[in-house]
Amino acid sequence: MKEGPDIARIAALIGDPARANILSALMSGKALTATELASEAGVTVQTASAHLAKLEAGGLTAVRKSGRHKYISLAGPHVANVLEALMGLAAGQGHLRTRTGPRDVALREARVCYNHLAGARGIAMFDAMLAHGHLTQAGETLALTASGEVFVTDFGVDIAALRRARVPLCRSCLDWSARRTHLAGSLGRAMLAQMELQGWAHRQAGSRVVTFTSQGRRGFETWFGPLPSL
Amino acid sequence: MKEGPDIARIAALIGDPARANILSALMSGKALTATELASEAGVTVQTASAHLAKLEAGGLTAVRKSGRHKYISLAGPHVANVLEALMGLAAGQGHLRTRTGPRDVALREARVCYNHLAGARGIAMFDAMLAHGHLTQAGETLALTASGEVFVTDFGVDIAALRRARVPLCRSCLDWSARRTHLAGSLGRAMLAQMELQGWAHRQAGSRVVTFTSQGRRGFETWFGPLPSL
DNA sequence: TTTATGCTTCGCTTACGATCGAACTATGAA
DNA sequence: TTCATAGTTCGATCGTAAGCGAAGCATAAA
Repeated sequence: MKEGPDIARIAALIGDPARANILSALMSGKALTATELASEAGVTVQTASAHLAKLEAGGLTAVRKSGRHKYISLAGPHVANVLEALMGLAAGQGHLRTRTGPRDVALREARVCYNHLAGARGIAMFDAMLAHGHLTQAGETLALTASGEVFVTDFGVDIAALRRARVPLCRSCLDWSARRTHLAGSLGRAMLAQMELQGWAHRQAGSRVVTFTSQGRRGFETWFGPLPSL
Repeated sequence: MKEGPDIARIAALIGDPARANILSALMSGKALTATELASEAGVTVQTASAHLAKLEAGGLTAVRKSGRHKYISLAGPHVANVLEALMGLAAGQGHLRTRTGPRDVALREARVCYNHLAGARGIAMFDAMLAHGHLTQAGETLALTASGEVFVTDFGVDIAALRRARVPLCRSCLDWSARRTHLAGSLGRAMLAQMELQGWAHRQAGSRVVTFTSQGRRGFETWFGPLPSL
C-alpha cells in the first residue's frame, strides 16, 4: 500500500497552475528572480513568495542569494526531466485546448530545455553526432569519442574546461514534442552557448523559443545535416 | 506565458494522494476493478468512482467494461514513464520519510514496472543483453539483433507472435531506484512472463514486488550473469 | 540619515475539491 | 420475479490552500 516513494507530494507541488508556470519558466535554464517569476506566473509577489518557499522545501528548486536579489533555478536535470515527461503527456493525449499557434511550431523546431537545445534541431544534432561516431550510447550513459572530441573542439567548445567541472559531460534527455533523445549535460549546454556566440541563434526574452538566423540555419546544416521533416 | 502543454492539469491529477495510490497500484500492469482500486487507495467506492472518472477524462487510464465489472489500467507506457520519473524524484531528494524497510529492498531488487521487469534484475538483464550484442541502442530506439533473436527464442519467447502484434517490440524505460535503463515493450513483458512460467519468480498479490525462487536466482545468473551490488 | 527596492510574514477571505452517506442504475444469479 | 453485487449520481460537509492587502525586514543607493 505504501510502496515506493511519495509521488503525490511532488505531483501536487507541480500541480498548481502558478507553480507549474514558474517551473515552466525555469525550464529556460536561466536563474530568475522572485519578482520575475511572479509576473511570469501571473500572481502577486507575496503569492509567488509562498510558492517559491514550497518549491524549495520540496527540493524542486535551488536558490542563490545575491544582495537583495534571490535567484531561483531548477534543482537539477532530474527535475527538468520530469517536467519534460509531463509535457510529453500533456502535449500528446492531454487537453490540447492550447491550440497550436505559430509560437508552438517554433517551440517544436528549437527550444531551450533546461539549458541545452531541444526540439527538432536538438534531435538532429544528437542523431548526427551519434551517426558519425562522435557519441556512443550504452544504457543510460553517453560518452564522447575521440573523434567527437575533435569535432566539438573544432566547433569551438573548450572540452578541457568542461571536464574540470564536476557536472557530467554528456547526458541524454527525452523530448516531449518528438519523444526522442537529445544531448544534455555540460556539453549540451556548451554547444548551445557556442551557437549563440557564433550568431547562429538567439533566445527570445522570457521564452523558451530559440530562433535561428538564416546564417545559423546554413551553419547548422553544414555541421549537423538537414533537419528531419517537422 | 502559455507556452507548451498544460502541465498543471496532469500533475494535479497525479497530485492527489488517493489518485496517486491508484496509479501506483496500476503500475503493476494488471488491470484492476474499481472496488479493488478503492481499497488500494484507502477510500470508499464512491470516492474512487469520482477519481477514476477524472483519471479517465485526463487520459491517464484506459477502461474496459466486462459485464458488471470495470477493468482499469494505465493508458499506456507514456503514463508509466512519467510515474517512474516522478518516483525517481520522490525517492531521490524528496521526503524519504517512508523509511526504507525490508519491503523497499525487495522493490529495489526486482519489481514490476507497468508490466516488465525493473529494479536491479531488470537492469542486469538489459545490460547483459546489450553487452552480448543481443540488443542495439541508437537514440531512443532499441532493436533486437539476429543473435538476440536466437537468444530470446532459446529462452522460450515466441518472437514471431510478438511481431504480429502492433505493439513495439523493444522499448527502453528509466528506473527510479537506480536511474538506469531497462527493457520494456512487448519483449520486456514476454521475458517477465516466461520467467514466471519457468517458476523463476512470482509476483506477490497486490504488490509490485517480484520474488525470485532460489532456482530462479541460479537460472538468472546463468542467463544474465551476476547482479551488480545492490 | 533617508529613500527606494526586493522579498517575507501576517491575517483574512474565498473557493475549490475530496470525502462520505444515501439513494439510484445496471448486470448477473437464484 | 427477487436478491446480490458492481458501480454511479446526488447532496451536503468540511478542510485546506491559493490569493491578496498591508505591514514588516533587509539590502542598497542618495
